[in-house]
Amino acid sequence: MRLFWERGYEQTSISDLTQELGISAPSLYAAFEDKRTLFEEAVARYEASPQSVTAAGTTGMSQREVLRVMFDCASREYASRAHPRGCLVNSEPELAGNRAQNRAITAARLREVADGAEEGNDAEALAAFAQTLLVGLSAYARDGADEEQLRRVADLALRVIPE
Amino acid sequence: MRLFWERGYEQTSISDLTQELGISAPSLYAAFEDKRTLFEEAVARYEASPQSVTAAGTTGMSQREVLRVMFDCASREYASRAHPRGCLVNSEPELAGNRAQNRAITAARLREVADGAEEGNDAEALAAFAQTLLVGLSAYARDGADEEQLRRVADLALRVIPE
DNA sequence: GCCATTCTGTAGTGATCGATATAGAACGAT
DNA sequence: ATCGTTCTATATCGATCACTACAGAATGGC
Repeated sequence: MRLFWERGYEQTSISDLTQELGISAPSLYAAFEDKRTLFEEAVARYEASPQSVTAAGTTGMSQREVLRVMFDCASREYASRAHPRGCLVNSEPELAGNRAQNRAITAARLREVADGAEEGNDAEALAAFAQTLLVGLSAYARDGADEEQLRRVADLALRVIPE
Repeated sequence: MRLFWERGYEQTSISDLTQELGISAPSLYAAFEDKRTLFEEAVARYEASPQSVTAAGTTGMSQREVLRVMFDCASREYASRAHPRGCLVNSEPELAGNRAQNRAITAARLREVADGAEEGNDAEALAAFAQTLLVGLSAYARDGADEEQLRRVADLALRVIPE
């Protein structure tokens, strides 16, 4: 997971993986069907990890607070030196499906919120904006931006929901 | 340029290039030093093309109008079917330097504007936000989003400068 | 102790990568 | 017509890619 996260699917070779894991290629192929399957399992593991930025655990919050929590989490995690920079899912070109799903989840979350309150913002559009910004933040972090720099962008982005 | 734009540097092979150009490998190497140099020339050509989104030609505009012009241009160009989706510079991981330069140019442009008017927004932060959004929009377009979808995100993003 | 099973690493598969040595074709000048 | 230059393509380089056949080591049951 860490190697795919760091270098992406195409730039991570079987040789890289076996060397890092300290095993030989046949052992790796005994445990995983092929490179693609291994990658998919790594992505699944990533998405289940706390490093993954989601709208989870935002019950009872306003739309603005949901975005704030997500952007906060992204600013902290994407620049963290405890693991590779940025987001695995938001960096890998082939994971468009995962990104679409995340967008849908965020939209559902924002729609829920709007139901109980005064609302005013199109949940789909807001989710698309949030997802777009997360992808941008992920790339910014990979370019070397630190948590402070990410947070400045996130703070500005929060202005799309006034108050 | 088109192939690098479409697939990125690593995913574009010399074989892809010679096949597309209808020439042989030695002919290509006679014209360009190596793959890396050819790529750099392609990037330079891209950055000089009208498809490249910049703050150029925005004299006399307010900060908000500068962003609006850039986001408008991105929404139109990134989803255009006349060429590959997204932005070459904002898609290629190794072009962080170019992105930093674009950010600096935008910041300078926004600072200029603020000088002559009431201002109120940190030009650096605003430029970082704009650049982050452009990278996100580029990825969104590559994921299949059409001009309309990009424009919805761009319209929302413009709210960071009220009025 | 002995055999069968399971695991491991060595070595190598064909394919493709970026890059090139070399030989022949095309062309202009004399 | 002949030569010298310039261009082209064929064929190949060593390296690396994802992947695997196979042989030997380790392990557990009897």
